[in-house]
Amino acid sequence: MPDTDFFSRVKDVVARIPAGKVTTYGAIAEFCGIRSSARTVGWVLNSLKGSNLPCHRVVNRTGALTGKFHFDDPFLMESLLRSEGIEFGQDERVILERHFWKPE
DNA sequence: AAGCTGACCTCGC
DNA sequence: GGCGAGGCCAGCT
Repeated sequence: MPDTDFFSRVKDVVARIPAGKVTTYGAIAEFCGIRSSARTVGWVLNSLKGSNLPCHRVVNRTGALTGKFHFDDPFLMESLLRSEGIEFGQDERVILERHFWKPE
């Protein structure tokens, strides 16, 4: 069964995220042409659960790991990000100014 | 078919 | 930066 165009684009973007960098749902949504519906990106990631894509490198606009509870273990996401050299603030938020990556 | 839900974003206070 | 309200697309009941 073929993937939808939207599904394919999001998948491609997530696969492109380099280690030590993070992107936001909004950036992905904008790159896919659906800036108004970043929620759909979250839905795609839910489908991506089980794939080999680094969905842990996707955070929300404030840098909070909103999707960590959707992983097998809530600590896994933060652990992986820290392992890749990503720094966190005091409120468990990623420092987007240093690690933000936008698809080209 | 209609309505609710969701790993969100933007706007205003 | 935080809180509340509105809006978006797709999937599920």
